[in-house]
Amino acid sequence: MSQPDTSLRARKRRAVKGDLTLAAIDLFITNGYDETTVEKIAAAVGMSERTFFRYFATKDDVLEQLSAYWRDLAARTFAERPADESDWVSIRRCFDDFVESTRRDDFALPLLRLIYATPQLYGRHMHNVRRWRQMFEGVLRTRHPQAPDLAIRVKAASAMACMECAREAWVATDGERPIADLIDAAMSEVWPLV
Amino acid sequence: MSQPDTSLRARKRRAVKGDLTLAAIDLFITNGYDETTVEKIAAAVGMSERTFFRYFATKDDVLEQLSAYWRDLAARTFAERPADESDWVSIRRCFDDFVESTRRDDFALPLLRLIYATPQLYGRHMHNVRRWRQMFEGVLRTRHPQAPDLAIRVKAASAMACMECAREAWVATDGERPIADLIDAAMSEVWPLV
DNA sequence: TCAAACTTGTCAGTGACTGACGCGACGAAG
DNA sequence: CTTCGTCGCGTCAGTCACTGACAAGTTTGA
Repeated sequence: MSQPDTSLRARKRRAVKGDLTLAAIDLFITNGYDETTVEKIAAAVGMSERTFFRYFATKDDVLEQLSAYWRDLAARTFAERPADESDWVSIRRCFDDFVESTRRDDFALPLLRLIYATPQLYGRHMHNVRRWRQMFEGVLRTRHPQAPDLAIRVKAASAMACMECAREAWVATDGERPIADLIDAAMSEVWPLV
Repeated sequence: MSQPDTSLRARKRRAVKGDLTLAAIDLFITNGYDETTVEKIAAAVGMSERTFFRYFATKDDVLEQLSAYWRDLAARTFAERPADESDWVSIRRCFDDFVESTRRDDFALPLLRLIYATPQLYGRHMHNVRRWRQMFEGVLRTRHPQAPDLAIRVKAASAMACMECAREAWVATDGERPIADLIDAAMSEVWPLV
């Protein structure tokens, strides 16, 4: 990620991983998670089941692929925010890339619906949320080297809690209100967005 | 739970479920989660593997047993709080039973440590946290019938986020500071506890 | 051009989980 | 006291997630 490998092998590997990710998500959404066997996912891209596990540690690891992409974008966004901006606003801006993707990718809503309805996927999702939180803890720490640990922890956790509230509300209302509004409203309940 | 069945069969069933729960947690802590097969758990109480799955839907479903117990206590506590008390304080008091248990049960710390180190258990744990959150949303709704949905959602989610921060900090510091202090400190970061 | 490094398929095996079947215990009705 | 129905349990067979080992083919770099 820091040193993008451009060798043929590395590019091919990324391409195959991307293909598997898209195929898996497509099958998850149309057929359900439990009904989608790893063998079917692999067959959808013309590979063997064994090969799938050479790209993903587990069946639900597919979600990590997407989450990591946006998380890296978010981390970069935070680093580029003005230093005198409030933490709360900086964090809010980190969610913009994800918000944008919900407008572009039409699988965002059905995928989230599936995640919230499938215990296994929900567990993996919260694992990813935790990694987002740890990412925020890291960048907040560099901005406030002297702040107490718990204060940083709570700020990052609250932000992710608001994000989750917005996402769940978005799914619960079938995406009627734009998710950006929901995030703003949720975060404003905790601290003002200024 | 609401209508405790006192028939011989029902009591026996609860006893067996409790035995399996304790045996499983004990094995999880001493040998690790992945290393503990369902067969071993069942053997520890002299039953067959098949029978385990007549009491629990999945291997990690064992955690639900504990979580549900404290969640029901918490719901009852909230209902008995004075109506003019602030939501934030009422919620804080709901955590007291769990806090008390961390002092009594010596498996609380190693179990939490294991949960945070085991992806599968963490996923199930967050599923339980979600049910706590939904429980709080329910009781907050009865206290504020007119409040906007998102406000209630955020309040419940923030409370659980603070609880999780406290728990993780407690584990990270090997239980040095009492968890009650950590919960107070975390919740005070968001809203004053008055 | 050749050897090391990497990728993939096949196969066998473990463990979580499910459905079907049969047996024995126990409470209720006669 | 017997008989009938229900329920809890064990056994067995089967699916699926996941892993290790081996063999064959491909890419890379000297």
